[in-house]
Amino acid sequence: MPKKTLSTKEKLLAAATELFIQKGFDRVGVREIAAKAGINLSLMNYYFQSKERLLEHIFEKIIISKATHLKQILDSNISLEDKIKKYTTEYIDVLIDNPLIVSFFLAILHRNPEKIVAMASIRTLYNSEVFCKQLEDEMKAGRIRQVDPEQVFICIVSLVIFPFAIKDLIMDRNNFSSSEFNKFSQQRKEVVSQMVLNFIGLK
Amino acid sequence: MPKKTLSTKEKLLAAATELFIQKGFDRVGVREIAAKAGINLSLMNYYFQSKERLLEHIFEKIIISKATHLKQILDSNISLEDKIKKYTTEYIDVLIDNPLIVSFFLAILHRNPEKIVAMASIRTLYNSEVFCKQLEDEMKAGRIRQVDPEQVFICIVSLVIFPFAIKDLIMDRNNFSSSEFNKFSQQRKEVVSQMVLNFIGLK
DNA sequence: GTCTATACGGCGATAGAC
DNA sequence: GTCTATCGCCGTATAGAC
Repeated sequence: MPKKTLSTKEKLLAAATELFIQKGFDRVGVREIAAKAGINLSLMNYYFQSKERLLEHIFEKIIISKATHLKQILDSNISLEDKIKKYTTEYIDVLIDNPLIVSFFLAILHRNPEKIVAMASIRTLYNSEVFCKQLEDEMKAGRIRQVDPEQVFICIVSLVIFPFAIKDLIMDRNNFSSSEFNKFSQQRKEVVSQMVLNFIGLK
Repeated sequence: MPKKTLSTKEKLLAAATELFIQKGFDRVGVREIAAKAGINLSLMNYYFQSKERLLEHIFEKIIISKATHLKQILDSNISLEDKIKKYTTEYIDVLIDNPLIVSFFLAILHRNPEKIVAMASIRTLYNSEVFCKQLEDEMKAGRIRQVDPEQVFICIVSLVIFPFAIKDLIMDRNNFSSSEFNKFSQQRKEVVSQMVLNFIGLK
């Protein structure tokens, strides 16, 4: 039975999330968040201990909801080719729908690398053990080229994530509108999977 | 005839550059810079208008010196294969030697995306007209696969740059020391060029 | 437990004297 | 060009009302 009116905590989270998305972590102040949520400034420190913890809370919530699914693909029991295609495709979809994620991720990573490294949700997302083992098995069976699994994994996430980090640059260079950038991202699904599959010797 | 004693401005730049490299953009304060340079705080605002402008000044100086060389490779009159190999190799070398570049790039990108887009040095670095034209010529001549030149260029920079952005994550996952990460980056030279060359159908 | 009012210390930036 | 003094904002902490 959902409440009709948002609790103070919910209002706070909603306002902070929206502002962080709109302006980025550094460009929104705590007083601005409180004002938008229509609450007293101190309540931010009552419910969360600090602005940074508030951000982490929001970040983890978003990451966890998306990361779980992506991780399942990586750990699933499907062919390497299908896995790479599915992973890149759905990862790109996630980033198209949540432009906030990349900016958040890089901002926190830059400001406080130890924190990102320690975050459970990130460790989960970037744990590619099953995927690496699968690559090694395929190599032993001679079905793919000899490659460093870690390098391959880094290549995939680089190809998927980085274009979203430089979205503004890409849009400016090509005179893309937002929807044109999304189209460009859609086309990347094919580009990225092909590039990775070619490299390991599939297709 | 070089001066033996540094001018105030030079002391300021030297101190700021060093701190900036050591600690990253967000983690150095203006009072710390002034103290290290042995000058009064206000002189920072006298010579540069703000901390951000000071850091931009330093960033542009480093970027321009490196970007010019990378841009020359991209615009040079050598074979596509050699060009891709040389560009990725030397780009990775630049980032190994100047971790500051990626850190600053990401900091500004998050804080002020319009600024990155407006920076002349960045615009120069990311202008790939000659390279794109060369790709198109090779396609017309049937020597490489049909590909979107913009996609290829974005792939190259993603594969080269992003691993440096997530350096801490990579080091943590693999228990890399700093020198092991550099070795990993050295190996990426071959990985990245192979991956791109395979994709466009060379080699 | 929930909320208000207010204060603290640090930051980047600036006005104005010399 | 250089310095002192100070401003306004920020994130945070706390005393105390309901």
